[in-house]
Amino acid sequence: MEKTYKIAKVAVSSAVFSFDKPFDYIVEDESYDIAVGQRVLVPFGRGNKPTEGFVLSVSDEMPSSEGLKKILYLYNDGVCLSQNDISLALWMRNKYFCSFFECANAMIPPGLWSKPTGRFHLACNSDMCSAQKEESDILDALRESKKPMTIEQLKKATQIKKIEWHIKALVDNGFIEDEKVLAPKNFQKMIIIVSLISGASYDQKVLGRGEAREKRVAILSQLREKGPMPENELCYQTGAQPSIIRDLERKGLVSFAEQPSYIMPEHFDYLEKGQAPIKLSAKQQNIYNGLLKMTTGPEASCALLHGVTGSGKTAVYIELIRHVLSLGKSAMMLVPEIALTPQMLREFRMHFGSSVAVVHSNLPLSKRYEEYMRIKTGRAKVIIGTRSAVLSPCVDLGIIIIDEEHETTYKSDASPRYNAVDIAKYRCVKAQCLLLLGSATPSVESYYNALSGKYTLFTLDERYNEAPLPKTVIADMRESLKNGDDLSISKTLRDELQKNIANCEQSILFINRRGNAKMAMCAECGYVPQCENCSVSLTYHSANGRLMCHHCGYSHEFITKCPECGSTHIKLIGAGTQKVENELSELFPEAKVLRMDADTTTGRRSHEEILDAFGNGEADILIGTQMVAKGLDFPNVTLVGVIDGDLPFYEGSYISGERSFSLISQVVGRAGRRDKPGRAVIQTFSPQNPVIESASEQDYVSFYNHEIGIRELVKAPPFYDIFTFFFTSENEDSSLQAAKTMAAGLNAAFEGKYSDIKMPVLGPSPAAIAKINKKYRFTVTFKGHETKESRKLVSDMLIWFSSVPQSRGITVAADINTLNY
DNA sequence: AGCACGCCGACT
DNA sequence: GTCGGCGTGCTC
Repeated sequence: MEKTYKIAKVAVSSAVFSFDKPFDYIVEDESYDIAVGQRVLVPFGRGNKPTEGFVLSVSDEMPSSEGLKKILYLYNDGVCLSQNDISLALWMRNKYFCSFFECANAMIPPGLWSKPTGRFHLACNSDMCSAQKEESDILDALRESKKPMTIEQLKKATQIKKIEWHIKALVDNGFIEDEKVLAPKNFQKMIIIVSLISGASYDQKVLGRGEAREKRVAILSQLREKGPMPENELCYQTGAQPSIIRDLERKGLVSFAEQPSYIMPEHFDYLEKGQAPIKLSAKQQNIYNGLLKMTTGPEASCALLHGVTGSGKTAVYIELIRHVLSLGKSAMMLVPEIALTPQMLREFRMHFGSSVAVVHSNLPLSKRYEEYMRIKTGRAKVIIGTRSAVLSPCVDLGIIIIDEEHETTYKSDASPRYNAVDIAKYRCVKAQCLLLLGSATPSVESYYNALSGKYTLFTLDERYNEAPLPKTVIADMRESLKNGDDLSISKTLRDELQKNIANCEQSILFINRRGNAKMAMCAECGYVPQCENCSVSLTYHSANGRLMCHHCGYSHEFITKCPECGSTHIKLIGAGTQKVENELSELFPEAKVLRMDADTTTGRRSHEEILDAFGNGEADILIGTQMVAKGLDFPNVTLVGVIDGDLPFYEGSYISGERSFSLISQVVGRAGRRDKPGRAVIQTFSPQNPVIESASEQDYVSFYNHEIGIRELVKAPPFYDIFTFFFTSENEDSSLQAAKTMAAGLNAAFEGKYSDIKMPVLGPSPAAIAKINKKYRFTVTFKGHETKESRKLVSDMLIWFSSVPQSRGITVAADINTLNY
């Protein structure tokens, strides 16, 4: 009878977009339980390099397997893709111009792939080898080392050139073997579950006497009351040592069982649970009711909750999630950055106990694995996390909430270049559930969608505690300049600070990151030290006293002499926190000042410690960057100052007005919570700028009305999508030539097959940062509408480009509405 | 993207 | 005569 084979189609990690397709492999007998979505290791390419892959499909028995390779290894650790994950990854691949593997790999916890070590050892018949000198030299080297060796080690030991060829011959003849040992990483911690053995009879003697007796009784009654529980939890609850529990096991009163740690909830489950529902205000209740109707609809829907800071959006989120959980479904809640999570997490755990899972990239690998498993197995039903959490394998989704929806951190700037908001929409459509976007300063696109009826708009326009919005003054810095005043702190702000100090109230001064960066500059000739690898100025870090590059690891000791003109007059420039701090100490020598920026975090006190200290009233004034703008709530802060209201955020990008508005109005909103009215001072050189003006009044609608006109004028979202091709190479000219080739190709496509979506091609132009890590970066862009056809165009262009000679040695990527380049 | 194969120039 | 340079085409 003829032998038959199963064939698996595999998406491999080494494929790039232009040749990404399923590759066929033979499934060997020992892998016969292989399933779609599983992770495998396959030989790939001429060198048969062991390569990671995902199984896309498994065929029925096939009579022939001509020319196919065999699967090397099947990962059987429970981390795999579901059919839905595969569909999502295919959709992402199509939308974000990256390989299937890149998308799929972003859905599983990192660090789980392990490959053969690439080492060789002697086979049992190696003595029988009677080959040429080089090959016996290799065998001798292996005999001597007694351990498997890598190609590099063997090359060093034997000094043979072209050793790869000899090793291949030895492997082919079976005299040496490549080490097949895979060390599958196992993050699965096991915990001991203690159970009471029912009906176990014992006499009182077994319990002993004294303190030990109390502990034993406590253990047994705890188990009787709550059922089986983890050993560490039992110790925690009873104060007993593990040895006492082991002793009870020996005596046959309790039994032990092992379980993966993700199966049992952590102990906070026993501490915090069943927090009563939050009593919503009338306004909140109204919105909650409206949203509730949307969650129960048979169709997917999207709502935008526009609520000013402090209006109590979180309470609405929590109650919606409570409702979704009561239907037996799970909920997802995205936050813009990890720093925000601890406070919110505490609140969510109070309400939802151990069904909360946290997902973000700063967790230890073992923790990420554990949370993944808890989500995948349906044990965790409330998923809170940053961007990547939207790819979690949640079961039976009932709602996705995206808090601070306008934040740019939801867009990935590395492949896969996904936007968590897009993914959330996809998932909500599939699950037929509600997507809730929340923000105090919605993105222009979302608000446009809300006004045009695509989203349902809800507005929470007053603060929960009825605190009035701060009274804002715009300080015209041109006046100070005219008066020859070169201080960063204007007279207006000075006076307000004075008042606050006199009244023992606290103040926050906001400086944006760019203003915070301190560059070294020669006072004689204006020379500024640049990074060797990137086209950026080095910034001074007080923590180590060095000049550092933020894009690569490069750093240089502080220069004391200008390499251009030889002057020793080097000064630090930038209206940075340092400068403001110095000015403050001169103006208000008695005031205590705390500083929070990237510099101080490497020092002794963490962000949280600084914030706690400020919250405890340890300082009068807090100076900081963006970080101070986020989610802080200090009742005694009655004054906020924006030092440099001008410096544009995301300069040159269509998003810059939106970012400025968002940050300034957020900072202004920090002032005057609770019973004390607040004031805000915004310092600017362009007081008539509509963004500044609307931000100072925290008037989102007027900002929007102005900004939407600009977007239409400059052909930016939501009216047009911006398509960008990126080219990077170590060689500046070949990078530019590649970009030129693409621009020409695009023009040709617009003349031919794609003439009906013809648009002007812009570029090539150097990227905003023209060089990063010794690589020169160019872009080519065009504006259009993201449709099936335009995506096909981009895809066609990428595939075509990979075949032209100009693409050699060039890395090319494409993105739509990119935010950082 | 890697990586082996191949067809040319400077050397023991 | 060979080593090793990198251009070129393929990857189940």
